[in-house]
Amino acid sequence: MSETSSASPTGQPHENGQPGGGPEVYDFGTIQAKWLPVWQRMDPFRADRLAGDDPVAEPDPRERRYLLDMFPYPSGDLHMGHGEAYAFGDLVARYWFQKGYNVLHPIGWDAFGLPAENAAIRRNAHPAEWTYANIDTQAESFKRYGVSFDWSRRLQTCDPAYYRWTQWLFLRFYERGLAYRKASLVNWCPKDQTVLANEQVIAGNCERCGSAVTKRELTQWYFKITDYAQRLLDDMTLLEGSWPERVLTMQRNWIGRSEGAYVDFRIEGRDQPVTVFTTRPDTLFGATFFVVAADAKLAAEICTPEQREAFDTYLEQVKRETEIERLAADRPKTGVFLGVHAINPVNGERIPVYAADYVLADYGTGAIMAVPAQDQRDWDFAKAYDLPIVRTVQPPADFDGEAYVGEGPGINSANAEVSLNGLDVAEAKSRIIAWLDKKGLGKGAITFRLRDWLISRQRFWGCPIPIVHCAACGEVPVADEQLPVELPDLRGSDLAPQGTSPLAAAGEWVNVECPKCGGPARRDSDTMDTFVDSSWYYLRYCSPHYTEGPFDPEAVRRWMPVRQYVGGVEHAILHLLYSRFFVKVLHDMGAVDFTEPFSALLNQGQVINEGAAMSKTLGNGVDLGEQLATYGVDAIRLTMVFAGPPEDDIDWADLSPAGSLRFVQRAWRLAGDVTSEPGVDVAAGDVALRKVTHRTIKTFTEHVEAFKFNVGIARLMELTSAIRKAIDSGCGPADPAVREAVEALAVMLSVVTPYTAEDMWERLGHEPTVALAGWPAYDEGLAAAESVTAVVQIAGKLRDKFDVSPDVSEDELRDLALASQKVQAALGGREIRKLIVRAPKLVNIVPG
RNA sequence: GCGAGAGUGGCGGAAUGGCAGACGCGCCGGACUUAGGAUCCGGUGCCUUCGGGCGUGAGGGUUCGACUCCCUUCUCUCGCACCA
Repeated sequence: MSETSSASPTGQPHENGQPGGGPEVYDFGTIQAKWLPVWQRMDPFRADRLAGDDPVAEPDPRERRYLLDMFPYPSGDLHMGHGEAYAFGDLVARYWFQKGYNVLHPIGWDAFGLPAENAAIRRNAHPAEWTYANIDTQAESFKRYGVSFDWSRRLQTCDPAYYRWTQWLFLRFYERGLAYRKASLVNWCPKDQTVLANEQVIAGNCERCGSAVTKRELTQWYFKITDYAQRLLDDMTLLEGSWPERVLTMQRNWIGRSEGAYVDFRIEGRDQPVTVFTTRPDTLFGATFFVVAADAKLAAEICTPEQREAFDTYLEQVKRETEIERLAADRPKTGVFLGVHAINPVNGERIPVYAADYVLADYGTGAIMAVPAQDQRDWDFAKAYDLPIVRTVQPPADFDGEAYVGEGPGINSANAEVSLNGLDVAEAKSRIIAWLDKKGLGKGAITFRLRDWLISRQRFWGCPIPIVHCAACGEVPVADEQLPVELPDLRGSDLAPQGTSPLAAAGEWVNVECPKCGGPARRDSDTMDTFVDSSWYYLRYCSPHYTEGPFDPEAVRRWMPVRQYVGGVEHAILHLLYSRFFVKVLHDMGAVDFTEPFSALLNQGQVINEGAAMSKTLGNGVDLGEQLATYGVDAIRLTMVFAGPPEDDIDWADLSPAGSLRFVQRAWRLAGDVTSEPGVDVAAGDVALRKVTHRTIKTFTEHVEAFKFNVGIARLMELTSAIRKAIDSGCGPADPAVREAVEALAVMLSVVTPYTAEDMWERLGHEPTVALAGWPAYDEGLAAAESVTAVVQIAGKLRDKFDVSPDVSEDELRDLALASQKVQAALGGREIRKLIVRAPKLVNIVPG
């Protein structure tokens, strides 16, 4: 990046500039080059800065606050999205520093992952080379961007010193039965040649490369997140109000709790009954056929020889379909009769059993009772295969749809022992569940959409799974003292996708003695999903150099939970759900004493350009480095933060970094105009300006607290204009109120535009760093308005306004309003029917 | 289809139920200038017969008073999507 003044629209000398703080040329390149090394020397953003060598024995006395930015993936240099996210996070962190909190604001890298492996194959190199080179680039960019990180806590998930503990945590999960292997149909990305978690399949495509995902039967490692489904759901009440509602909604939908019942159906010719799950047990009398997922084992098992050929043909057809085709809306229902019948347990009816692809093998039990009258999918299937339809819920008279899913009294629903007729849906449900339970035919049940988390990946650049497979002993965990199981030195073509992990081909690495029996054994050759690495990094930050465990329990107790988490909404279910799961497991292990990792979450919007996400194909990318070179760090940070509410997307084409640069220049020049000395008695200053200053401190603080940064900055702009006026045509540059105002402005600006603020601070005669100068206090008396504008409406329309004291009485205000010439004119002698007085702001007169 | 959110000037956006459009961009005018893509000052919702009238996607409602609350409707964005 070339930060030369020739490339930048920097200001020229301000002719009327007053002496006081050096030349009147604002050049961001010079200012950045001046302060960056000073800050690096000072290292002002260390957590526990005021603590002794042992922060537990001699603690930093200040209240602790943990601000966490989602750590970056080192895919190249920082981009515009990083610029925005870290500007918001840094604003909050710097505000906390100024307020005097002991702030933990760490940084690290989510450094395992596929892109490094692909780059290594292309360059015939080791993934670590590409990864660490990018990390160094990003670290330098972060420093130049002026982010208030505690660099002493930097971590990389690909460091053996980190992933040692990822493996250690895996073993603890394993001991608790929360990490297990099973064979099942899994999502397979044919391009990346690896399996994917359900969470990584987006609308049937690979989250990373976009390829259509297919299915494969494989034995893979899972984390038993389903054990925690209910708690993950319940604990969201703790996050209500401090997490974005849409993230909570997405997680609720993802967990997908369903209340209903399991019901057993006898299948003719089969000993064991088949259980189905239904949310509508009240409609059981309307079950007129039975459907098994075509790709479930049960379908093949119960199919009669007569139907075998038709079934095999159908199954082949289903398997050929991609996820995309499966998911297409309004696709006609297909299926095949399996030649057998099931018995409806409530009425003894023989109902035909079909295999179909609209029933999913991995949801519920992979089989359903079909109630066409009350379910549109079953209705469609019944119509296509000419199956009977029996209504068991009475639709309203005006109902003219097909399947009726609404409320209504039960009909056609009775046997010798139980009747649901006339009951509403809720009553009917509990009545039939009680009956099923009594007869041993079923029971009330809750199911979840959430599946166990598949963590195996057939990739090299990830955390090895610390398990050895022995023919005699089976799965044998690697002993804790043997950790980390380090990656071997594979590079280039060794890493090319072959459908199995590249590690499987590394003979020396993979062939080991069984830790238990000493016989020949093989290491597990898969690596863990990188989301495992990122599920606990925020804990590691609390004690990044700890060697006795993944984290020092005392450090975690002191810092956690994260007071404010900042990051993109793209992690709404993946990372955030997994991290919540991890903390609950750690809580159950007694390792932490809280149950939620992130008390508050801010999802910043995306930076887009010309109405679309930046992409190479659209050619609309905006390069952060170029923007910084043209406008400077402060102008770009200000532009990001001033653009609008943080959670909204911002379109770079709509914004004006040049305008932001103008503003920081205006503010900066004020510091050069101040002629009074530091420490001057501000109480003697111009009261009018002091009022503006104190009101601005008050409102800016409130806006920062409320994350309304754009509005807060508007107030700083107003303050800047007021100071300019005071200097040029008011109390003049020597008035103490001017110093008070500019000093407050510099400190407030330091949370957004740190370089400009630092330089202003020096020009005002202070030592660095402004970042720790302390948040300005405001005087309530000065901040309070001494007069407010009262408005007079007639029938809701504005007719007059005048200034009144904030504590004017209702009677006084009414009299003032009625005395107004304009009001009397507008009233035109009409009688007053009603008079509303809301002192001190408003009088509304309703004429007769 | 289900769920969540949003519709305000030319643009980004402000407004505890009480002055709609703060602040900024852009634009117009002025000052200073050899010059202005610098800086400073002023103006800028629409219409107007200069009295005022009309304005927050559309239509209703509650209220003395609605951008704000309620109902209906349209549009857009996001998420989920054959979940039984």
